[in-house]
Amino acid sequence: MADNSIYVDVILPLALPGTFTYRIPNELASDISVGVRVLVPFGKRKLYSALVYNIHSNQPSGYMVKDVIQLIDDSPIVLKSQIKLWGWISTYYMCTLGEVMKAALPSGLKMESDTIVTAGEVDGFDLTDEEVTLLHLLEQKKKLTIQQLAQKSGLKNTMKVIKSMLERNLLYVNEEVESGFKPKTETFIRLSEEYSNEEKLCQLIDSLNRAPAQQRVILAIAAQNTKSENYNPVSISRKALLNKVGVSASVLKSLIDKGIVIQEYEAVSRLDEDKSADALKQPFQLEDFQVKALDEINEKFFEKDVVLLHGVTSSGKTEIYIHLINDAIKKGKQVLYLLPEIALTTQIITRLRKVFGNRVGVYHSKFSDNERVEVYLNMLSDDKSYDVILGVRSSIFLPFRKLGLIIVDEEHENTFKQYNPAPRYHARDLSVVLAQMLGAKVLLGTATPSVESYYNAKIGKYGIVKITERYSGLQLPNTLVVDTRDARKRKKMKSHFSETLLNAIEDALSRKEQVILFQNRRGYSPFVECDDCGWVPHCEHCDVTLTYHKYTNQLTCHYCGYAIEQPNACLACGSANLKPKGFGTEKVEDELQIFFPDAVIERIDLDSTRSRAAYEKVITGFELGKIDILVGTQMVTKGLDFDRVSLVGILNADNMLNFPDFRASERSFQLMTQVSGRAGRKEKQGFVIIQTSQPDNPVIEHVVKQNTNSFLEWQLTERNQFRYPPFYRLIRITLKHKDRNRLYDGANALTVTLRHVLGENVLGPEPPLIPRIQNQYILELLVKLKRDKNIVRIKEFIGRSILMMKQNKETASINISIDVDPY
DNA sequence: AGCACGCCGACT
DNA sequence: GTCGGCGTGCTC
Repeated sequence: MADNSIYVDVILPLALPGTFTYRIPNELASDISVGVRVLVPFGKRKLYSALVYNIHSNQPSGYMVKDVIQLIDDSPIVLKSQIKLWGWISTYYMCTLGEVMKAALPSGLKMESDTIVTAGEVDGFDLTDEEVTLLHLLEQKKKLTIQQLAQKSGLKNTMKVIKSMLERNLLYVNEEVESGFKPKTETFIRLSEEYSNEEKLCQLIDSLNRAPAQQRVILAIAAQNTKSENYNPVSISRKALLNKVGVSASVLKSLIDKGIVIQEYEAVSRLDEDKSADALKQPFQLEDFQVKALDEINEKFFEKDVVLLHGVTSSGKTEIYIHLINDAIKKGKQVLYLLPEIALTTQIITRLRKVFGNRVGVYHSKFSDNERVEVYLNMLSDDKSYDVILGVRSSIFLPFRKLGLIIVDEEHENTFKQYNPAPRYHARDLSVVLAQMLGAKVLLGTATPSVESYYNAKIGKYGIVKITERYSGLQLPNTLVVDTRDARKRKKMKSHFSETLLNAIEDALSRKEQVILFQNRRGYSPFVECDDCGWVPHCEHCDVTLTYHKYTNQLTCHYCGYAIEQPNACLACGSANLKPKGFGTEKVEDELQIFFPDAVIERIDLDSTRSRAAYEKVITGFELGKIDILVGTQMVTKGLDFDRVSLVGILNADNMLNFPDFRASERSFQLMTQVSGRAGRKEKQGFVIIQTSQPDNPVIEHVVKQNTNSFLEWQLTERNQFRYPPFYRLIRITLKHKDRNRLYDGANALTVTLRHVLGENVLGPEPPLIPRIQNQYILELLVKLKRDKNIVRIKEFIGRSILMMKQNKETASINISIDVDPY
């Protein structure tokens, strides 16, 4: 049978392998193109907006092909280059295209079947009973989701009925929901055309003699009009108008009712644009050493696509970026500026906006989804697009049309790596891939290069530019290590503070200087213990001790959120000697207040700054000098520049040094170096105190010496010796199941299968540090592969092996996730 | 991933 | 007798 139909392979936003094929009804065929969304039925009763991946005329066999219901877009919302990147991600990171789609599109562009249905024109149709039922339901309630309709009607085949009704336009899928995106509107007021000449206007004003409030409103609108040359009725924002005239809304209402003024709605941008900053201003003047670095970068870009900029803290890397961005824009190119975290954006947005005005688009997850959709759609349009996108890792998925440069700031940060859910991608690594696809350059900036990037520069894959000088001759801080074990022996420790540290804080405070204290653990204490029987409360659902939070007087699990009230007595023996052990930021803050009762102490961690506002309040307070001591977790290390900090204390370097992970040394070094960089100010050297029980640890020694290169070289030899990246590639396979035995059997079976081909390259299975989370037992397998091995074929093999597990009844229910290049 | 289908235990 | 538990299989 001849078949002239057009078919499309589409990506569904689901974790399902491959694409799905649908037929395009003839009347839609002319408008279809790759990258547009289509509304498709999926399964018995679900509708999805799927993305067209491929168009062809090969009728699939083996199953009944369904029809595309409608096209959602006139033109592609995903560019070919993006789809290519998606494909790369799905093979490299071993995930489905649907998972990539989920990560890549703001959810406003992904419609699911909470889709709202409304009734259309029903006259002149013969309706079946089922159809009448649905329409009746829609009469009672104008809008219903497909799910609600299915429930309320009780029909088995709601989806089918809806589908056939959609085809005859008896029903509509709501426009709003189709895109999920509602443009924000603002109400504008203008004079009716009737009063477009002076004479009529005067008459009107006279006629309102007895309504002075209305008169004033008219005058205010008219005043607006005279400003414009031709007499086009100029609109004024309703809010602004009411404010200006100072009358109530009812006054305006009566004018609207009389038809004198007209109220209109206009879509406005949610993105706060600094309208005054439209013009491109000149970037700041660079200091000599910065100019030199800038020239070097440009030089290196001639031969290399990626350049690593290794500049010590406070060497003014941002200013160099701004110059590079400026150059790229002048060449008509776009720039993507990637940052590890939203927290960092505030300071940098301000800085960029000063130079580039509203040519800067900002994209991060703390934006509402509508705002993200707006940025995304703006980028697709020719006139509203941006020259610079400032964003976190997911901005790598935006539709760039003329990308020239990607800047990855704080390149070493692990927040560039997505952990959960899939795709577990690394935005820094993807930058390099994307740039290669689009012919753009990449600049990786950091004060503490990752071992990987350092290695890539060393073998000549990347260019490297170094800055050793600090801004305005700033000196690097002086670092002192305090041996806590020794100090404790000599009774020189007060609680968790060494005398040395307490004295230094005292000194700094007396000079009105600020202090940052770093403790890499939140809460009050990581566990409580009964002094009499040794009982320690654990989480019900996870194999972890509960962390004591004094502020809430609760014991909390940091993995699943489980919390109980702090018991008054030991739940095992009834003793009242239940004592908090170890210490977190909360306890530091608490005890510090006892030592320094007059100091203003604030804490920055996940608990104290859940909201962005709270975070910013503390940061601003610290900037303004209202806070003397800032206690915090990692959050304090992140790229904030404060002017009055003279002392930085690292309270306990041990727990990060001892973390069982091959990156522990690297991470500790970066953390300590970055936090140390916060110390010091103009013409005064800063001071760093590190408390540790292992002062001889090589990481500590390198931090003290402030020799990043020797640290990295040492790390390279270690990594080589113990077969870790960058010499080996890692693939971590995590298996989870609530039945411990089933999990162990499954994991062993998988290991056997993998060893068959990969032999000793497969490590494990081993339970991770926390072997049970939320009632799920966990086992991990690690595949270590020498860099030159054919990784593509090995990944295919691993993929097949896992698929086999899914097909086997015994192991099918085991949850398996794969992390390529785990962090 | 959902979600329906289907087969077993505790209730009106 | 039914409601609802979650194991199993499928989705173009």
